[in-house]
Amino acid sequence: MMLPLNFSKQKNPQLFEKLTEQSLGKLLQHSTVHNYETDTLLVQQGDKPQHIYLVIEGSVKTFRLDEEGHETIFRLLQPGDTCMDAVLFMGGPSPIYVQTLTPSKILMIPERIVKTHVLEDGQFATNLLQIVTKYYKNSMHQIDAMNIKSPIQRVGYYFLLKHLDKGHDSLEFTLPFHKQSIANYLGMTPETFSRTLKKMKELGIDVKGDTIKLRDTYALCLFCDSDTQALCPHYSSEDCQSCVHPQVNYKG
Amino acid sequence: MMLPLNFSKQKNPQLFEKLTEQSLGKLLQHSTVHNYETDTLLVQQGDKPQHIYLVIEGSVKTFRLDEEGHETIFRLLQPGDTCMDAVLFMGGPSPIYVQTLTPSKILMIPERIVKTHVLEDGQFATNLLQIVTKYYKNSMHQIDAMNIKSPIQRVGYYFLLKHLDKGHDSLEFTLPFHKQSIANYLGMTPETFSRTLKKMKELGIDVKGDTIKLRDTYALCLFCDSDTQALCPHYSSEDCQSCVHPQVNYKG
DNA sequence: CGGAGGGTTGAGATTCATCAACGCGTGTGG
DNA sequence: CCACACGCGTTGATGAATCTCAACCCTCCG
Repeated sequence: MMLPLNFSKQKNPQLFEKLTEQSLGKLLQHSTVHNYETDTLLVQQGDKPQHIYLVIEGSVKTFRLDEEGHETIFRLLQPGDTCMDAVLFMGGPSPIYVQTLTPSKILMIPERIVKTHVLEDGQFATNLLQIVTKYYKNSMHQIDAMNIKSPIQRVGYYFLLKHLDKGHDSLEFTLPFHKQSIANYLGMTPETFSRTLKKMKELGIDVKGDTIKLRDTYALCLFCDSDTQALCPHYSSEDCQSCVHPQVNYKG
Repeated sequence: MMLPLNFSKQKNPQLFEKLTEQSLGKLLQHSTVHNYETDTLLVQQGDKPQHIYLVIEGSVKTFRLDEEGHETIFRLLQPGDTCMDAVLFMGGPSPIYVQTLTPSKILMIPERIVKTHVLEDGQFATNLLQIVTKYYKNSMHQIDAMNIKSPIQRVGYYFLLKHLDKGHDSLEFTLPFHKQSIANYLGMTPETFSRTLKKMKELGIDVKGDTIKLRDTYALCLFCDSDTQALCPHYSSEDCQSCVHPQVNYKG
C-alpha cells in the first residue's frame, strides 16, 4: 500500500534514512497505518513482539509496571520516533508496555519484514544499529542520572537536550508531554518535579505552565557534559564558562 | 593474523555466532590481542571509539564518572563478553570509560573493519543488533530496579540471573566480581549491599564470602518477573508459587 | 455551576548515603 | 617468623533527601 508519510515539519524518520526507494518500498509494502485513541495499549509486557511502531501523529510512551502497579517510563515518543525496534531483536517476550498518550496515528511494520530486510539491506541494518545504540546511550544517561545526579541536574539535562533539539538560538521551548510523564521519565515524583521547577527559576530558567523561557543562551550551560558538548555551538569557544572550565558545573 | 581463540569453557562469543569461516577470518584479519594489567584504562569518556573489545581472559568494567569522581558502573564483563560495540554506532565520542578489573587478555577489532563488515554480512549485523539490544534490555532492568525496587529486590534479581546462568540445578554459585563493583553496578553503596546480604539469609539465601548457597531451587522465585519466567524450568509448571501466582512476589 | 484531572504546596516518615571505626586476611619486608 | 600495612568487607550512628500522604488550587468541559 502507498503511505501518506509526510513528515514535513520534522526530520525524516531515522529508520528510513538513506534507504533506496526500492528498499523503502519493500519495507512499507506490508505495513499498515492505524489511528488509536488516548491510552490505547499497543503492546503488553510479556507479549510476543510483532511490529515496529512509527508514530506519525500524536504521542506514545514505553514503560514497565511492577507488581504494585508503579510504572517506569523509558521513552516518550513524538512524531517521527519509533519503538519496539530494539525489542524485536531481544528474542523473547516484550519487556515493556507501549501505550498512546494522546490520539495517535501509527505506522506498523511487521516483525518478519524487518528481520529479513536487515539481512538484505546493510544500510537498513546500520540505521537500526544507530537507533538502538541511541536508545542505549540514552538509557545510560538515565542510569547515570538516577545514581548520582540531583533532581535539578536531571531536569536541567533534560531541558538542555530539548533546548539543543529545538535549535540553540531559541530562548523558549515547551514541554511536549504532561509533567507527570516527564517526572516519571526523569525518575522522580510529580511533586519533586514541581518543586525542582521552582528552584530552576533562581538559575534563570523561568517556567510558566509548560513553557520554558531562558534568561540567555548560557542558562543551561551548567548542565553540559562531555556528551552534549559536541552539540553545543559554544563548545571550544571561550564564551561558555562551563565548557572551558568543566569543574565549575553545578553540583546540586 | 591467526588467533588463539579457545573459549572452550564458556560458550562462543555471541559476536561470532553463526558466522562463516570466511566472514570470521575477514573480521579477525586486522584484529590484535593484548595483555593488560589491573586497572588499565582502555577507553576514556570523550575518546573517539576505535575498537570493539572482546575479553578473552580477566574482567573489565564500563562506567561513567561525574564531576565529583563518583562512578556509575554499567557493565561488568567476563571472558566472552564484548564492549564498545554499541558505542561504535552511537556516532560521537565515547560516553563511557573502559577499564580492566584484573589482569586481562583482550582482543581488539578495529572500528572500520566492524562498520564495513556490517554492510557486507547480514548475519554479523544481526549478531550486533542482538548484542546491543541485550545491553539495552539490561539497562532497562537497571533503570526499573533503581526507580522502584528495594535493594533486596535488586540483589535478588541479580542473584536469580546468575543462578539461571549457571544452570538451574546447581544450588551454589560465586560472585564473579568484587562486592564493591557489584554494589555499584546495582546502584547502591558497599555498605547497603553488605546489609542487604544479611537480610537475604532470612530468605534462605546464605552468603559466605563470595559464595552463595541456596536453601532450595525455589529460594529465588521471589524475584522472578515476566522477563525471567521464560528462562526458568519451573515456569508454567505448578511447582513455582511465584510463577503461578505472580502477586505473591516479594514486595520488599 | 460543578466535577474531574493535572498541578502545586505542605508536613511527616522512611530510607539510603555518609562518615567513622573495626575486623580480617594477605602479602611484604625486616 | 613475626610485625605491619593495606585492601576489602562489615558494623554502627547520624543526617539529608526524597517519597508518601493529604489538602488545595486551577483550568477545562460537560
